[in-house]
Amino acid sequence: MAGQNNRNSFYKILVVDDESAIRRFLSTVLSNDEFLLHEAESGNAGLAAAATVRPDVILLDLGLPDLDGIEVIRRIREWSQVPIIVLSVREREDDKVAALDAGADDYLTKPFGVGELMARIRAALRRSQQDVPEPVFSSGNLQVDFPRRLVSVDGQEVQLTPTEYDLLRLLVTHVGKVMTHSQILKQIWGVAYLEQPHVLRVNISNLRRKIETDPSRPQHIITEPGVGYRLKTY
Amino acid sequence: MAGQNNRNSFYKILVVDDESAIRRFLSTVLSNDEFLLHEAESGNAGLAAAATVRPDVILLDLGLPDLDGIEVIRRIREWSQVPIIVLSVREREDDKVAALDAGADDYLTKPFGVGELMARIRAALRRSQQDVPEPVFSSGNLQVDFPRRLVSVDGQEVQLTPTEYDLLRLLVTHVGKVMTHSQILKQIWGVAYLEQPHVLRVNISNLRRKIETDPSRPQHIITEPGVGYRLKTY
DNA sequence: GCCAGGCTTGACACTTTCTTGACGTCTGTT
DNA sequence: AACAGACGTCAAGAAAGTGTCAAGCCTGGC
Repeated sequence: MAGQNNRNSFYKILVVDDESAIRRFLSTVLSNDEFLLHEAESGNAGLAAAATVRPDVILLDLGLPDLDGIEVIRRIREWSQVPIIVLSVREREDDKVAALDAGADDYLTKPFGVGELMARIRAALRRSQQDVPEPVFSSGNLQVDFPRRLVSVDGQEVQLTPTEYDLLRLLVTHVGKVMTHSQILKQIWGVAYLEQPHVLRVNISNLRRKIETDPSRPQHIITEPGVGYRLKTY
Repeated sequence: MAGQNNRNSFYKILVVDDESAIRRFLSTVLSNDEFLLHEAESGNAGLAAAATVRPDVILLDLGLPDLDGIEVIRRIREWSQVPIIVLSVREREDDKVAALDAGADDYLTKPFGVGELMARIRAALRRSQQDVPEPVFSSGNLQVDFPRRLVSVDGQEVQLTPTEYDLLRLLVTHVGKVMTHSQILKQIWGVAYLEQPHVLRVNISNLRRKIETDPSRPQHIITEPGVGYRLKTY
């Protein structure tokens, strides 16, 4: 449960600290198959990286050479709600209050335990991952709701088999582009089926029967003769 | 900006601590025109208060007479995302990690500065200005009361085993979405059971017998063949 | 140590999905 | 107009997935 990554990808962590020793230390303890580290060694570099990298968490040192850390927090908060965890040697209460009120999410005083840092990172990620908008594909009368794995035509829910859904998802994720027969066969049935283009035709047919208003005149899944199929947008 | 209350009303803070001295201290420092304090002096009283009071923040001591604080966090997290700030004398890193991973948002070691506590409360409130979900789920003739762990069908209380309740809760918390077999197995039985999809089927069957009017025609727990299960809304 | 409830496991019947082959249709070319 | 090649449809058997029952095991409470 703890620290589990449901996203099929790395969480990006941005470390903003001018001491390379700290950056190297964090790099060793945090670089694993869950986190991907980016580094910045000044406030301005950090601000730039926050915008370009779009990290999931920012670890920020307050004592930076160019900008004050508090200022960095404020500037980021002008446009982003990304969790900011302050790592600082300053242990005065005023510093903590100032950083937290400027928009920081958490404040750790150096030296800190690695386990605690990682637990606080996980806590911050858990909170911020709660409300991610759901990507729903829509084209004409066809709707594909990926998180719900729901396909509907004219608002009516349609029941797809696993293979049909995979096939539709493949076309949707490459909407507009032609997917060749071999690309589709490889992705869905595996290389062993490259010589069996028949299964593809059968499944396209079944899929069309379910999502096309008139399967003999496909609106969505267009045949590109001799090449493959293409999902048309509306 | 800092500490400003945009809601035309008090923020409700629930203090769960068995030492009346601490409660009185927090009451003095936090009771002002911004916060309204509620108090509970045991874990069970805290759980009950969390459900009835619906606080905006919970300040939780780990050393409670009846339940372990970690368990209190877990039980609250079963149905609520309310920010939980742990106040504890335990300063071992393991305690912090356990509390944070159980679902706590922050962890302060006693003694702490009042200013820091208030800043961390403000930070937690700032983040959680989202609407709190109802602690009771209702769909058709099915009702799940999370704080009380009570399930009823047609107003009639239904007795579920712990596993069945966990399973139902998982589906309810992801209502509408398809939970794949592996997601469910991982969450409830652990990764070791990924190759044992049979236990899942048996439990789904048992659960259906208890909550479905006609278990052979499920209204709530829908099978998505080859993929998983999904709780339908009405 | 016994009992009750809950969990796991296996057997088996049932349902859905996948694969395969036969055949029909379309399109562009000669 | 006939043909070739590619594409689409249908249906039946095979395979995979799913639901149910019940026996045995484990565990915690008494």
